[in-house]
Amino acid sequence: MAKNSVSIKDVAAAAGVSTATVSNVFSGKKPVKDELAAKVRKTADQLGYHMNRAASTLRSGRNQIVAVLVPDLADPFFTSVIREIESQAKQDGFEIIVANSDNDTENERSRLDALLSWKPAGLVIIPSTDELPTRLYDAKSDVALVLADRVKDMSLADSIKIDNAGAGAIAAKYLCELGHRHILIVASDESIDPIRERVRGAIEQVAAFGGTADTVTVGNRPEAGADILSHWMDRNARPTAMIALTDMTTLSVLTCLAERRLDVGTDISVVGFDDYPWMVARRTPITAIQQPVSQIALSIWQRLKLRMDGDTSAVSAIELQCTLKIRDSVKPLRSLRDKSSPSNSDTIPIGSDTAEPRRKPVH
Amino acid sequence: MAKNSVSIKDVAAAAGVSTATVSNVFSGKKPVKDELAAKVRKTADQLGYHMNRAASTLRSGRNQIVAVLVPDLADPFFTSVIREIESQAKQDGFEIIVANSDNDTENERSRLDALLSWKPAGLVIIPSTDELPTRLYDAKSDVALVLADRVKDMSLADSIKIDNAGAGAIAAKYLCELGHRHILIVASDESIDPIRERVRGAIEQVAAFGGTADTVTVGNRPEAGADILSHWMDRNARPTAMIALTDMTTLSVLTCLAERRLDVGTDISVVGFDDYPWMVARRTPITAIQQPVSQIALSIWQRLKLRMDGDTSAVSAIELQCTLKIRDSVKPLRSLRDKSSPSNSDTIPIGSDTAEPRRKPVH
DNA sequence: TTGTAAGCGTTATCAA
DNA sequence: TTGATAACGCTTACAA
Repeated sequence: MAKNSVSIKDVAAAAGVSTATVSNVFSGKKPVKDELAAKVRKTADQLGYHMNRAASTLRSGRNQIVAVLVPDLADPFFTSVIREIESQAKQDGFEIIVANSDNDTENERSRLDALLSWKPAGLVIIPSTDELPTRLYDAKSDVALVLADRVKDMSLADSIKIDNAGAGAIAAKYLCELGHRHILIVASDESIDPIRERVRGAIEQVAAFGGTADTVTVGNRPEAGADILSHWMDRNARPTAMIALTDMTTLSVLTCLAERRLDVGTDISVVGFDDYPWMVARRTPITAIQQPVSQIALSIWQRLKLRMDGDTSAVSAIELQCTLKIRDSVKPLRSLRDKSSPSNSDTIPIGSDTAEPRRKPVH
Repeated sequence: MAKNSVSIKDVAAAAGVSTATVSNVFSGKKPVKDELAAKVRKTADQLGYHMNRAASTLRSGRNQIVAVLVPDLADPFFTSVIREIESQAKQDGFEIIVANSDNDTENERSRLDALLSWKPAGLVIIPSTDELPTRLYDAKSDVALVLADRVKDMSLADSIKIDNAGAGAIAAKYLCELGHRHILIVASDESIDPIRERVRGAIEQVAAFGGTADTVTVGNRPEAGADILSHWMDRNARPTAMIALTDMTTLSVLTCLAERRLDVGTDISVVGFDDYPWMVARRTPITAIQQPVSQIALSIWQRLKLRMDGDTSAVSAIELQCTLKIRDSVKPLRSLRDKSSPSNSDTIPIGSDTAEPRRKPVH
């Protein structure tokens, strides 16, 4: 039905004005007399005119588009960040285009290339690993760039991240203050700097209390993670508490514990990561380290906007603090059903290795 | 550092060929002799050439971009569909741009306008309500269009949806066969046709077994939904089973039950919707109606691709079947801790209204 | 305040 | 198989 495409020319002709005037009416860059503007708008409406952004972009060299590249679209943390960015962007008249690197460097490189060919005004990248594609360094001069979350080298571009060590520490401190001294730290992938930092923060805090912290790395897939964790538990004495350092590892922990019929809060204390409805949709709601998601997205957008508006000040690195949302999955040590005497082997037999010589009973 | 932008012209000059040849090398539309092509590619690489898609789009009138509009980026069902579409699209050299209508018709209209101005080759819409923006009807002739999930009017464009009535029925049947006759159906929003269908499918099935099914509508926010549901439970006798017809309502149900200290599988049977790791990360993994997400995404993409390739055959409506993933949250009626005698008021007192006159005790 | 006209980087149409 | 050249629809000097 609709004519294949109504151009600015058609509108100009129909309204009896020049194309420049039509352009100015819509862009608002040059003033146009009110009645003329009204007339233009009206005829544009009648003709069903819609701007061709390709042409606009080509001519002006700029684009109301912001590209976002994340490591995993299945991870609700990233999608919640996207969601918030999208809502900010909308308010400022930007469109966002999303791509998924699937936690793969090669993928990341190719997706980035594709994204960049749109000549977006801005680029938000949550890197999949510590190293960034070299292509980024070339592109840097053309695009406003903000790095988020998994940032190691903070010198390339503005970055927004959380205080990862602090995030780990806050959970560990809370547990230690409640008497826990034997804590298992469950990480997703220690090749990622922020995760290493979270682990470090937690371990240091536990050490400061004179406790011991072990670490298990379980990846990003809850089912697989639960197996790995379970395997670890088969051959180690049960800790009194676990800290999951990622939303996905929280699910690994919970799945593992459920499989082993260990009751969260009763048999073992758990601190999770992030904030999702499923953490509350259970008998014992999960105490968790919460990232300030909205604030992260907001900071990303503000920085990006600044750069897109031409700000050329020195690169900034914003670090946001996490908080601990206390719910019900952590209990003071004394109240645990099983006080976790060092030699306790639970319902699961300890492996053939010697019985944990590394633990110094502090409590 | 990087030159502001290397164009096809620069490459042509440096390689000693015409711009047309360079274009053909990259587009592959016209044959180019191998050595020439190699030379062009090499110099392009050296110069750091990357195609300007705006120019390409403008000239060719077509765009390797597919826009996806979903009702809620916070809902993992939609993001998982996006994720799968994205991975399909990538393989075929398409970029995906995502927008979020936030379950709001007005929003949907404006996001659609914005999306359309990119002149995407294809458009995937998961409508937020039963009615589609009129703009869509204008655009229809320009863009390959596929509607998914929440589709009522199947005549406008190709559509992919699940057999919603069947989805409701499969869960109800399973429960009834295990002896349940007093079932609560928890829906998100009955103004959405597919949800109505699911409800209908479930109710009819329960009726066929001579049972009674009540329905509660709890919206999309788990916390709010839990409250609404709890309020309902305050003034009605406890059903022996619940069916949640949405991923989010599953969380509402679980949250409500947890708050009321009702044990899933022991005090009450539950059938959830969709398939997410948190359904398994609990002592009693949730039996759930599963949508064939990958298949949905695949069908969407295949249809879209066909249309983008110029297929003009009649509009098709694909309906996919759900399956029931049996886990542990449903128990045969006899094994329930409390057989749910009609007058049972649980730990929560019944409201001041008369005690449910509408229930006919069947079992 | 409005109009004229020259490109933006590609692709498509010709001709060679 | 390759090259010259004219669009594509818009923005933006510059002129009026």
